[in-house]
Amino acid sequence: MRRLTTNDRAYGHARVSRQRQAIATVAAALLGAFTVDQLAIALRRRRLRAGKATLYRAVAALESSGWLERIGERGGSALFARCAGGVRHHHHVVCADCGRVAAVRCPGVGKATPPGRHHGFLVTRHEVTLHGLCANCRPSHDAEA
Amino acid sequence: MRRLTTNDRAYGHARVSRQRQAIATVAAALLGAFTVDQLAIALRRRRLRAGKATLYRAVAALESSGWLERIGERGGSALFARCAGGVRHHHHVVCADCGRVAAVRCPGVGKATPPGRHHGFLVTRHEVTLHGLCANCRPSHDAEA
DNA sequence: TCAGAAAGTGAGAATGATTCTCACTTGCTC
DNA sequence: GAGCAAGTGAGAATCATTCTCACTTTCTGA
Repeated sequence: MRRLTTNDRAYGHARVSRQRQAIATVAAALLGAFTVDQLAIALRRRRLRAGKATLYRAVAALESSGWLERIGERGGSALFARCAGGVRHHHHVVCADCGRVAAVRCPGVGKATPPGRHHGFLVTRHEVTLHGLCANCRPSHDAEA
Repeated sequence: MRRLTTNDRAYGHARVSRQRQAIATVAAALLGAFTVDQLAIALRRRRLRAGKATLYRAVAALESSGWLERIGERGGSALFARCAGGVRHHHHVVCADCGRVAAVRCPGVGKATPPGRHHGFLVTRHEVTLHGLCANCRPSHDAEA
C-alpha cells in the first residue's frame, strides 16, 4: 500500500488522480495567495499539465474540503490561499506586495456587541481579510517612501 | 440656482448628468445590497434608460466618491451597497435572504493584538462583511426549520 | 486479478460580467 | 454662444469561469 502523504487528504474522500495530486502539491509549494492562473503557470513550470476545467474543478474540490480557502480577488480573478489543515476558525493577512498569506486568529467579530446581533440582524457568518505588508516587503516599501 | 439634493454630492466633484442623477436616485431607493444588473432592472422599471457602459461608469464613480461601497459578490457579480454619507469607518451586515444591508461599527479588527501587527505583517487595511438574517427574514426562516 | 461503475480529464465551446472603442451629445466655463 | 472636456450608448472585445462530451483512470467488489 502506498504511503499516505499530506496531499492525499487534501481532497477529503474524493478520488485522487495524478493531476489532482500535482495540483495540490504545487498549490502547497506556492508561498502566498494565488489565482487559478498563477497556479496554472506554476504547474506548467514544473512540466505538469492540467486542462483549464480540471484546474478549476480541482480548486473547487480543494476548497470544499477546506484545504484551500477563497480569500478575495486580485485583478478580477479569485484569490485562494492554502489553509493549514486542522486550524479551525481563522482569517488571513495578505501581503499587498508579494501575496504572502498568514493565518490570524479571529478577532472575535460580533462579540463586541450582544452575541451575534447587530441592528436586529442575526449574524451567522463573517468574512475578514486583513491587507498589509509582510516583514519581507516592509523594508523595500519604507525605502520607496 | 437649482437646490442641491443628496444625490448632487454622490459623484463628488464630477459632472452630474441626467443619467448619473437617475442612477444615484434609483440606487438610493434600493433597500439593500444590489448588483449592477439589479440596478439596471430597477432603472428600467422606472422607465429610465442607461447603457451598460454608462451604468458601470456611474457605479465606479459613485464608488470612488465613497457614496457606494463594494461589499462582496453575489452569483459572480459585484455586490454594492449604499453607504450613509459621512459615516467614516464601518462595515456591513448583509441579509442572506433579502439582501438588506446595515452598517456596523468596526469591531476593532487588529486591535486585539499589538497595534496593526500580525505575524510580522503591518496591517494597513481590512475588510469585514457579516452575513446573517435581518429582523424581517428571521421569522420566515425559523418557521422553515 | 479482473470487470464494471463512478469519477476525473481535456479541448474547446458557451456564458456572463466587465471593459473598451468610437462617434455622438451634453454640461460647464469663458 | 463657442469650445472643450466629460459623459453617453451600442456593440465589440476581453477574460474568468462553467459546461459539454467523449475518453481515461481510479476504485470497489467479486
